[in-house]
Amino acid sequence: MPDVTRKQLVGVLNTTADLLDVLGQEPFRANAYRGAARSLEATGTPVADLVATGFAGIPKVGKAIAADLAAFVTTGTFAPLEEAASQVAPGVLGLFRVRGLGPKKIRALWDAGIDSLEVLREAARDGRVAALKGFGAKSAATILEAVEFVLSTQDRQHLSTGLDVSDTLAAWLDGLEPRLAGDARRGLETVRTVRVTVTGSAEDVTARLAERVEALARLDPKPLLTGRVDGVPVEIAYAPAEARGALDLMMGGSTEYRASLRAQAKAQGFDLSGRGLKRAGQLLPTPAEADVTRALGCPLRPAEYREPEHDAVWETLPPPAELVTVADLRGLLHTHSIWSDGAATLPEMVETAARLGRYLGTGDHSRAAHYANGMSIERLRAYVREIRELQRAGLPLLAGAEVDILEDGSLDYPDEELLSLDYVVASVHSHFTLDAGRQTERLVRAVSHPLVTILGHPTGHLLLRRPGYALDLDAVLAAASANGTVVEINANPARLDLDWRYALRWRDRLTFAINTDAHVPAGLGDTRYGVAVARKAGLTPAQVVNTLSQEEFLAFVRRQREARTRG
DNA sequence: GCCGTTTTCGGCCCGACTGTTTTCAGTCG
Repeated sequence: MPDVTRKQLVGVLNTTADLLDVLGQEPFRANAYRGAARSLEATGTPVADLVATGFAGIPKVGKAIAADLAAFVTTGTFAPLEEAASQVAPGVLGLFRVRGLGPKKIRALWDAGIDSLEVLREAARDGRVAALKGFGAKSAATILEAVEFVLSTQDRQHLSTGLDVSDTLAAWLDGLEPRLAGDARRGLETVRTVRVTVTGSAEDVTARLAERVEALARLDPKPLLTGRVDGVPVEIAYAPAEARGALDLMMGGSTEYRASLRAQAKAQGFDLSGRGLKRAGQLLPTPAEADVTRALGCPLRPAEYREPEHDAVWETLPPPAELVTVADLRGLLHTHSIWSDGAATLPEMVETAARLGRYLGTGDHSRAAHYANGMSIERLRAYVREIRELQRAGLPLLAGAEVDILEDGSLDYPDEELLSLDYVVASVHSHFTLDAGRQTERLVRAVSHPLVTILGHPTGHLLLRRPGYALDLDAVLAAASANGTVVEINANPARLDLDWRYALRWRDRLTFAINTDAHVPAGLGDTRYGVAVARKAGLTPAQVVNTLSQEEFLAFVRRQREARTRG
């Protein structure tokens, strides 16, 4: 099996753990697989090197797991997973995606014959779930809501997965000028089908992909091949060089934007499709996207601005060349280390950031976050002391913390402790189920706190898994605006929170921070996804606080605090 | 299954919350 990624190793380990949990025979063995997965997530070592060294030095990967993983890399089969999977109905694994369901509940459902998401939805509706021992009417209602959410997002992937698969395809299609298309090109937070366009013929594509893409099939007469890569649906569209612009435009818009372009073309006597731009059956040369729009006499919308939400505003937004890029970011704020629930030491995290040419802003958890090894006041002081020592040694590093917003909107550390930090990220990690009124009040109070620099992951949503907490987000953003509080665009591909739609609406009234929330050194590379959100919102470097140098950012925090004490 | 010894066996993160119970199990972060 060629090109096994670390992500796939992590995937089979976690799936094995889930299955063992449902089987319920060896809970600690399940935890062992999960621990091994965590270690592999944290390492930066390439898979080939891991196999070559027998996974030496990777914590929690012992002899047995190392041997099974090595076999997986060569054969594509992970023996413990196969064995566990043979004992469980195939749809049961999907139930793990439903919030509120863990191994025990899933086991109970499965024993009752509820063994897939679709069956669960029916059973939650018709009262079968509520009648089960350990469940009730309230559980059934919660489960129904959660399972409907999961089913509604079932055919989508995170942007990170979409970009990974796109990159893989593009590498395989080398020589045919492969270009990113579809949702991933536009930087949408989730991606349905991974799309790539090329210059060439169906035969050119088939020659390169036949051995690599599962279920590769031509979709004649459309200039399109479909298939799957790592289980993700893909489409490869091809055109000769003279029609490539029309193809890129048709494959790179939202449904609505494509439809509007085709309607415009039709109104002017053209026929626009992936096959090219035609008039009276005659193909007009359109080697680039702009050739199409020029012929139609309309401006070319940048890919970032092709959603319906941009219709009314896109012409007032900055051109793509002025939008923030990954290269503009000079600091990586809101990161975690072994002081709380991160996997690496502060020096290791700083070193990785420095290798990326950036300073590191720490953001370990506060005391209320027990589950995440949150820091007591004593440990917070020791943490700040270590950071000050590292700073004296010349490391590019700032002292921050991710401080819990408590139920009443107050912060988890007293002001005198917050003042010992260079900056403060305030986030919600508990009491997700307050009613919208109380939740809004809570967050308004938090962003109005004189020592809060940044509001972390404002809605708490997890893409494809759970919606954010009930909240009047506009009211919270208004309070952030009034208090000069920075709003985070959390770049973790499972979060991408603040949503770009809100960032777009509030772009002129807020300052943003594109933060990785990295828990491992490799996570510091997630900026790419947050930048995609920022670009869809039309943000320039001047609107993103971590494009500032370390000194400039400290000055920003000082000004922010001074302005509040004056006000 | 892994780890670290009290060196080959016993322990493996835990407090808050929720909905179900009738005193607590299961899930989450």
